[in-house]
Amino acid sequence: MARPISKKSEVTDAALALFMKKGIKGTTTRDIALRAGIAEGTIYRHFESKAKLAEIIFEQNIDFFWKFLKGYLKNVKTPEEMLGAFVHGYFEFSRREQKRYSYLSAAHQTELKKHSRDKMKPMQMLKKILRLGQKQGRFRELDTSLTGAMIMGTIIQTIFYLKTGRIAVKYHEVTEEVMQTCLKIVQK
Amino acid sequence: MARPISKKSEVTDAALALFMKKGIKGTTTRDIALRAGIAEGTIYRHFESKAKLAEIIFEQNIDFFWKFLKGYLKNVKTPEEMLGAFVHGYFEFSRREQKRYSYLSAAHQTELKKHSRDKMKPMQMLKKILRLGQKQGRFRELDTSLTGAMIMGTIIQTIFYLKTGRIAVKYHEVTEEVMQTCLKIVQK
Amino acid sequence: MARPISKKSEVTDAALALFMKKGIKGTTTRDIALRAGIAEGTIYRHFESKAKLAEIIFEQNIDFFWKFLKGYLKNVKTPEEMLGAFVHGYFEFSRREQKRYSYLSAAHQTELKKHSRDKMKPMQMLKKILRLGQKQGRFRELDTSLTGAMIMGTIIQTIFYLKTGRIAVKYHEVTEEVMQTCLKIVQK
Amino acid sequence: MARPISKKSEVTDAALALFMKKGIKGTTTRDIALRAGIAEGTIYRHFESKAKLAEIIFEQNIDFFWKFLKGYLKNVKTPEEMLGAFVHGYFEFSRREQKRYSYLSAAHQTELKKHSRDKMKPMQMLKKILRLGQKQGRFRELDTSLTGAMIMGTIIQTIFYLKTGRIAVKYHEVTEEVMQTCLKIVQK
DNA sequence: AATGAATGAGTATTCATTCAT
DNA sequence: CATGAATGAATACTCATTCAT
Repeated sequence: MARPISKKSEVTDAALALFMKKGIKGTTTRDIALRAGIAEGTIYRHFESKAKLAEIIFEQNIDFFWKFLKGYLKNVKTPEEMLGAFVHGYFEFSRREQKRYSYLSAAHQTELKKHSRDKMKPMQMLKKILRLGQKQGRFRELDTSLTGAMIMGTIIQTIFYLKTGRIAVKYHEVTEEVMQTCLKIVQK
Repeated sequence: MARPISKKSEVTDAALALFMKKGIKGTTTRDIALRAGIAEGTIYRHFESKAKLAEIIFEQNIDFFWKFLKGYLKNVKTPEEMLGAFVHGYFEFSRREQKRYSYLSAAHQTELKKHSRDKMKPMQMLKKILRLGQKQGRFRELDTSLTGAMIMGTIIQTIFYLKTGRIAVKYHEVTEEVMQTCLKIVQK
Repeated sequence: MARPISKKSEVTDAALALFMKKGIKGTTTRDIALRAGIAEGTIYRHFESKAKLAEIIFEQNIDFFWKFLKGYLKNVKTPEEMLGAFVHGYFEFSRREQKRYSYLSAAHQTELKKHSRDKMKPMQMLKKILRLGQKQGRFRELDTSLTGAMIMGTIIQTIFYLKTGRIAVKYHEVTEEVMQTCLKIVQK
Repeated sequence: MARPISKKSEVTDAALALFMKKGIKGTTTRDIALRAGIAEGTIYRHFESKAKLAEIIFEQNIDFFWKFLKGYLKNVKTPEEMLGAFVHGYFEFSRREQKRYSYLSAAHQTELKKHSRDKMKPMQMLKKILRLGQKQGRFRELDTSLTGAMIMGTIIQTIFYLKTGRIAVKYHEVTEEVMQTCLKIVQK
């Protein structure tokens, strides 16, 4: 591995950790510099502003998430299995990468400019699955954005309630139940 | 009734409008005073802090929302009809009271202290409907928090995508579709 | 007792209690009004400003202190006895009227305008005693302001250290010791 | 030595001058910045709060005072001479470093947190002298805190009256008189 | 006399960004 | 590339005083 020639990655590493923990607005450039072991001014050598830095980190994480999900879809064939794997992967990500997940969902909801949100790759992946299912005649013909929204909502909100401790059902049963629900949504 | 002798309502009106547009953190006390046509100090005669003001406005609006929803549930009998009316009311509120709705959902997700969130009356109303349906043997026996979360997610996320213009389906068809989905979620 | 025709005394009572506890700068007009059970504006019916109010209260308390001290001087004859009674009275006042004492000393040192300080009656009483002792040929001939300052300093500082718990000697022994010291200061 | 690269000393210089003149509470951060010719924010690069700044300045000055006093004790041997030098040094400091002195005494009495007050080095120096005198059998056996308090009171109060122009005796005679008094306090 | 809502100048503190070294 | 001291506008909040009722 090459020696770090610049301190760019120190900045993103520190910023990610802090954005995850305290949110974007809650993190100061001073925090970032301190954690990265660099001077505040150095941040501006590599990123034009804190907002831009947050955006870039968001995109890196979406990418990470996307690859994580893709791993779950590798060994499945039918659209139904794919949808199941999508749900499973989503839940697993929220559990195993808690900080990344909470950063992504918080950033997605409020902290980033609109144009970043549209890069939300998992939604695109979901739509692809839906279109495939429709093409194979196994899923209902319905606007994929609408179906996708309903599925995403079901997943995300359940995770939110799960995380805030308001659901008294075992994790695996919840996942199973959400999968069934998502299948019902798409099936004829 | 005499003319309002205090400027309390000027404060809440201005604050509501601004919180809706720019979020709570994004709104300054100076903004509020300017818009209300009063001095900054006057805010503090009526509310002990900006956070408290936001909380009070949140509760007022939740209340408003709740009454709005109740209106939709008046003339229905069966749990299935009630669930349909709930979905319908939710969508109508999001359409007719756009700013209130976006304030409520933003505040709910991120900006308010936890204890305020739990006052989210619509979720309680939904759970009531679910329990009634279960009691009458018409809905599946499943943890109401889990079912509630899935239903809320379906509704909220669809509205979110609808509002951001990403669903190319007519409003009425969307509503109808979400209703059907919610019924599927609860039915045996 | 006559009905209170105005709320002037409510104001002074409340203000005294608060100034004692939190100092003048630390007490707000709102505090005073709240405690007095009146409106903030009412204070300004009776006193032209908070500073003036503090000054008036200071004078009332000096007067109270002065009468307290006079009580101790009633039954003594010789200048030596008078000086002893003065010291004794001072210590007793600081112990029995703790809040008044701390208000008077704090106000005297820093919070009041110069011209108020000169009304410090106990110093005048002390000088009278010193002049009497000189006249009777029992005390040294020395500027009474200087002797007075030294005596007052001995008393006040000892009380200060006593109050802050830094003297590990019994109260009565301290008093006795200070009396002896004061006598040494004036004796030939 | 290189020119000062930071504005830290500008801040302390300005703050000291202002605290002396108007007290700590009476001095605003704006005043300090204005006088130092810097931005308000700059204060906070060097000091975490105004209170901390005041504390640090207090300690610097106590230190300065302490070294000043030590200079007076250099060439004396007996405890009596040391006590005399202590009094002399105290008076000289109050005369030659008027602003420092008034800041120290004001801060000591009321404006600083308790734990800062205990760093009052001169009192410790005085107690040392007293203990030495007792050890050599030349001073009375009496609690050094009590004796110290009486001596300090005698000195401080006399200076206070001297400064406010209420003593019509020449400076040197006052010093001499206070020295004699302090000796009387400690002698058997 | 009494009220109390309104004022507005003032407070300490924060923080993203700049720039001379 | 890197630094970090300096900036200055912005922040939420305070409070003695005024004045219409």
